[in-house]
Amino acid sequence: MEPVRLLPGFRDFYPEAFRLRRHFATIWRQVAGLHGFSEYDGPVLEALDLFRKKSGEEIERQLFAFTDKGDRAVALRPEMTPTLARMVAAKAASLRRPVKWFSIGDQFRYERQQKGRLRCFTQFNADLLGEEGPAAEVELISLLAASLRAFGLTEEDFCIRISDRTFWIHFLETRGITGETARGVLGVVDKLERESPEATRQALGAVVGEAAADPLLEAIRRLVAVRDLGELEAIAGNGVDAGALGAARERLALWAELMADLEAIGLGDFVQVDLGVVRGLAYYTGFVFEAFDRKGAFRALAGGGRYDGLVELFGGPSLPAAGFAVGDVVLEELLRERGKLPPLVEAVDVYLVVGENSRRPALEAAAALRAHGYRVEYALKAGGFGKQFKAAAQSGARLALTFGPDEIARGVCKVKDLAARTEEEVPLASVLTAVARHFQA
RNA sequence: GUGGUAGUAGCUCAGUCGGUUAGAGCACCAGAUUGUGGAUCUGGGGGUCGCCGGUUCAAAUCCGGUCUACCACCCCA
Repeated sequence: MEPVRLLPGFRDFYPEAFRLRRHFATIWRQVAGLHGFSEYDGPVLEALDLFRKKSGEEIERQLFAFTDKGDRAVALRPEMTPTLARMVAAKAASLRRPVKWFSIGDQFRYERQQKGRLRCFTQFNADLLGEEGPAAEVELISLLAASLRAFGLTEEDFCIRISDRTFWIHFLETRGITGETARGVLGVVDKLERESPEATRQALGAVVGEAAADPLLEAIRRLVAVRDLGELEAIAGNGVDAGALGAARERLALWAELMADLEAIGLGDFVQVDLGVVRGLAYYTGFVFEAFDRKGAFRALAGGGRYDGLVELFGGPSLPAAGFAVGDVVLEELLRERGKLPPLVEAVDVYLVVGENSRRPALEAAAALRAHGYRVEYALKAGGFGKQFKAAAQSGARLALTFGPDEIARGVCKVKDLAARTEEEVPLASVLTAVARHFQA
């Protein structure tokens, strides 16, 4: 028989790997709870239209899409936001605001896999809806930082770079660049870090024309080099369109509020103004942010931003919204590289060593101990005591309880502290209290 | 979807001027040890050398294709 292989880009989670998966989920639930977010989930399979609606038809190439037996065009979800937007849109009238929801779930993308990117991965998503001001971003960035710091990552390890699509739009307007051309320019900005200066210049020339390219490129380079608000203000002042200039200045007031709040909650060393972050998504409408490894060796750890139009797009009221997602794949790579993966061991509390004709009393004890919440394991097959003690040691149990013919005949069992290597005899009737005594200490 | 590199045991790998029955370490199982420990020693299971085809008396080894993985591009919600 030919073995059936794992699908490309998918993973098996053997117990050891699953422990890490569970660890991620535990930490994310914990920090989300600390921020007052409620957990939700939606279906893994959705109507294809849900994703087309948001991202356009060209996105289909990256979708696990197919026709089901009822002739419906469906797709595995590539991200959580459309599902969230649909759910919120359907109940928006009755939801208490702000809506603060999070989810932990698998996402699917039909892409060639590579470092940090698989076809099925787990995302922690958090969204805050109903708040139009930067207070939403503050709360979300606070949660994002917490969801990384909880793994032991510090300001030495990661940084959250914050940008602003609205500022970019206004800035380009001051230079008479709007609409499709503006989008094209942002596409060039997005690639600025990765492309050679010549390629960038050429791409920009193709978008805005040769005459405008050089001065614009100069201005863009100054903008993306900005790391604090003062510089931003100075650069924003050099425009020709007075109306756009005013709009850009209004954004700066929101920036000031955002950064001051982040400073106040202790994230000053974790966040950075960086207009080089654009994010590909067309639906982002305001502040956008990405969490990066400080050393720049990995893909983005997380990304998010404001998407004020999306709930309305899904048939709901006009509802301001922002959110972010953290993926498990890059995070695991980073934690592994930094030696921050915790030793995740699964250990029982008590291991029963069972001798000849002693199975029943041992089973009774196991049942009683389990009923009291102790994790109990014992050898399923009778074997030598040496072998059973070896198994007891490997099980990670704190105690080994010996049930042999000698003990049973005398109405006792032996309780051994495996770490201290000390052993005592206790009457069968008081096994529970003897075990309890060891676990109290 | 495009390009580059690679594929030998569960894992890490050795093994090519083409030549007997393909190896080691780790892991797993058993025995030494039928009543007390993660050690040690001995033994064992586990491979159609990714798959298919070609060249050859003979292929893990050379050639072609294919699949998969890794890296990069496209994309990155």
